[in-house]
Amino acid sequence: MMASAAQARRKPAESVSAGKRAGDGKRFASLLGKAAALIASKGYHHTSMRDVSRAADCSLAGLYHYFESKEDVLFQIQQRFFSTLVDEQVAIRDSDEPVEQRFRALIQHHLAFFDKHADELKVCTFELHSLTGEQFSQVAAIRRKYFQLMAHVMRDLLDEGSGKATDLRVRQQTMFLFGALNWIFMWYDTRKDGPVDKVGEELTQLVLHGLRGKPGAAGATKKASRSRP
Amino acid sequence: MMASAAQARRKPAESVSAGKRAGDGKRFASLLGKAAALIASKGYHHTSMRDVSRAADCSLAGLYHYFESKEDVLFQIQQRFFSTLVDEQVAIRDSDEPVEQRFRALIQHHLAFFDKHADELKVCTFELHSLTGEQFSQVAAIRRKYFQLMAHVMRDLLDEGSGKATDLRVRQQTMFLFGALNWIFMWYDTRKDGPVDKVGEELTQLVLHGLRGKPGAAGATKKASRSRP
DNA sequence: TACTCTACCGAACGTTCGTTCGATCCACCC
DNA sequence: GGGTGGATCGAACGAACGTTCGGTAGAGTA
Repeated sequence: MMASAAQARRKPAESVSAGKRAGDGKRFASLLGKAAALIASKGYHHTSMRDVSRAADCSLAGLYHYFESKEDVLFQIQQRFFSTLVDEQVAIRDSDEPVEQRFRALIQHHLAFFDKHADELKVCTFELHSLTGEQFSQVAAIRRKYFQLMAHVMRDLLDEGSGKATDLRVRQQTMFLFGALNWIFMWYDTRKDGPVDKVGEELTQLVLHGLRGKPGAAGATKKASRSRP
Repeated sequence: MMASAAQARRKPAESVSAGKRAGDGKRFASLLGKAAALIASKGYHHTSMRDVSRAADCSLAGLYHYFESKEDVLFQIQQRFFSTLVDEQVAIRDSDEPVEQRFRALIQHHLAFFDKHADELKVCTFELHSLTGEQFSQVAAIRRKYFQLMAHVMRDLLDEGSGKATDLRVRQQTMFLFGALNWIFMWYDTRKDGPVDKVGEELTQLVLHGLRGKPGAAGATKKASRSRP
C-alpha cells in the first residue's frame, strides 16, 4: 500500500551517514543532479517542478515518488553536498600539519569541491534562505559549523603572527575569506582563469600576506603612481 | 487619454541624469524604497506585487501607474542606485590622490553607500540575474564598469609593488575583493561589528598587505602552532 | 496463478500570480 | 461651471504553479 521513497524518507535518520533509505539509487542521484543544474542556473524560485520533470525525462507526478515537495528537492541537495564538504574540511582542520598548510589545504579543497560539484555548491551557497523551518535550521547549522571551522584556523593564523587575534578580527577576516571564496561562482571561467588550484594559491597568498602585515605599514605614505590622470 | 507615469517612462532617456520624467516625486521614491526592502529580505521572486502594494499602502492596480511591470520595479531600483554608486566611485578613481588613498577611498565609499542604502545595494548585488533582455544588459554594463574601475586601481596597486601585474592577476585579485565586499550583506551586524569604516579599514589593510607580500614568502616554512590537537 | 510492492503516469484541483479594464476622485485651468 | 488629466481603485482574467488522486506496468515471490 504505497510507501514511496519520499514517504520512506519521512524520518531522514539523524546521523550524517544515514542508514539505507529508499531513493539512494542511481535514478535519485540523477534527479538531484538535474535539479541542481537547473536551480544553480535559474534560481530556486524560477525553477518549477515541471522544469525538473522535463529535464529528467519523467512526469511531473513521478517526481513526487522521490521527493516530498519542491522544498525537499532543495533540501536534499544542500544537506547531502554541504555536509559532505564540511565533513571533509573537518578532517583537514584536524590533520597534523602546520597551520599555514592546513589553511592552504582548506582553501584548495573548497575549490576542488567547487570544481567537481559547482552546481550543487552554488545551490548550497546561495539558496539557504529559500529553505524554511526545520530544513532551514539544519542547513544553517552546517553553515555555522563551516564558519567556525574556518575561523578556528584563522585564529591560529592570527595568533602565530602577533597577539592581535580578537574575536571580532577573527570573525571579520573569516567573513572576508568566505566572501572571496563564495563569489568565485560569479566569475570563474576555466578558459580565462586556468585550473582552480592556481586560483586557490593566489587567494591563499593574499590572505597569508594580508594577515602578516604590520598595522599602519600600508598607509598613505607614498606619493603615488597614477596611470590615468 | 491615460498617460501614466509608467508609460511616460517608456523611453527612459539615455543619459545618466535623465531629463525630467513623471514619477520622480516623493511617492515614487517611497515605493522604490518599500519594494527594495521587501526584495532585499525575501528575494525578487518571493516578493509579489501584492506584497509591495500592501507595504506601500496602495492598491495593486495603483502600482501600475508608476511601473510598467514587476520587472520594471526591479530595474528602477538597480539602475538608479547602482549607477549613482558607480558615478561616485568614478570621481574617487579620478581624484588626485596617491593610489593607496584612492583604493582605501573606494572601499570606504562602497561601504558608506552600503550603510545608507543597504536594501537597494543588496538588490543590485544579488538580483541582476532576475532581469532579462535589455534591462539585464543595461545593469550588467554598469556592473562591468564598476569592475573595470576597481581593476584599474588594483593594477596601479600591483604595478607599484613590482612588475607582476598580469591581466589575469589583476582580474582575480579584483574579484576576490568584490567577493569580500559583496558578502558583507550576509553577515554585517552593527552591534557586533561596529561602524562600517572600521570594517573597511580591516579589509583595506588585508588587501594592501596581501598584495605587497613577496611570492613564496608565506609558504610551509614554520613548524606550526596548533591550538586544537 | 495470485498477490505485493516499486516505479511511474495523465489529469485534474485549488491557489497565487502579473496584468488589465473601466471607473472615480480631485486639483487645476479656461 | 465645464473640462482635462494625474492618481488611485475594485474586480476580474488567464496563466502558471505545487500538489494530489486514482490508476497502470512489471518484476519478484509464494
